[in-house]
Amino acid sequence: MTDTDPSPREVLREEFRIEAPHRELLDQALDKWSLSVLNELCERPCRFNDLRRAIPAVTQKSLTATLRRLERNGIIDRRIVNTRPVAVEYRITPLGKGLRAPIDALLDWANTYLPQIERARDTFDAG
Amino acid sequence: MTDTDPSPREVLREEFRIEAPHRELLDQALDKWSLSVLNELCERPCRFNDLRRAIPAVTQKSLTATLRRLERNGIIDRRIVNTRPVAVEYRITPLGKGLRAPIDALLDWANTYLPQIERARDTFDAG
DNA sequence: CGGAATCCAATGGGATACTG
DNA sequence: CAGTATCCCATTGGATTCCG
Repeated sequence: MTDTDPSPREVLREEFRIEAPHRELLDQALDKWSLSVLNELCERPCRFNDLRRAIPAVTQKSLTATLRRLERNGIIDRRIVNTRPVAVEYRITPLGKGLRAPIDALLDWANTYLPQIERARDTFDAG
Repeated sequence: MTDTDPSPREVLREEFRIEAPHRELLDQALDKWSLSVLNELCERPCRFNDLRRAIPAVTQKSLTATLRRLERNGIIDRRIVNTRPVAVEYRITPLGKGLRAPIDALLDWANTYLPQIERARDTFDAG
């Protein structure tokens, strides 16, 4: 794992640094509720109220916005099931599944270092 | 709590539920400008105006806020160099370096699938 | 059930001006 | 150089109500 190897990311950084479209995409894929939604949908398809129950802190409005955004980016799929009353099922797409590994790496990092970070905060706030 | 044996899926869901402290930490570590800042500081230590030049779109106010937040979490380090006029150098900490791999994985994902995602957006916006 | 519409408060963030 | 301080506007997001 050397830094001398010109990975695609190196090229990306030199040419664009983090370019606006990439930043915008990550903003939408990683925003406040997206991680929780993706986490649920990686487990199983969910209906709207399944997600509300799984993520109690989210409001209906924010959840709707999050789902629309993820759907628009092709990260999740929305399908209407013709039962009565109508059911709507959300599921992760293959494209969205590719996000799982990076997201899990982030969650692992957060989980591992949270205690250390909380100590850093205490130190900072004291000084 | 459950009448039946918890399925592996349910256990998994409990494990991976994103809790508030983790979500807050990721909010702070991955917010609008943090990725760009970390990207720069992974390359080399930077002074305040180095970062402004490297990230032209950021305002001074937002950059200051981003740097304070990262410093408070122990992800970057701020040191005052006693020259005249005073210089301030920011650098990544060992803790912050641990974020590089997950972030790079995200950037690689964004870089790889951005074209596909833009097509998904066009399709969504057309329909 | 799965939203849309509306109102409103809080926040974020840009622009500008000033400072040790 | 490395910020602070202020003003102000746009967006975010919570709460509520209504609908097919």
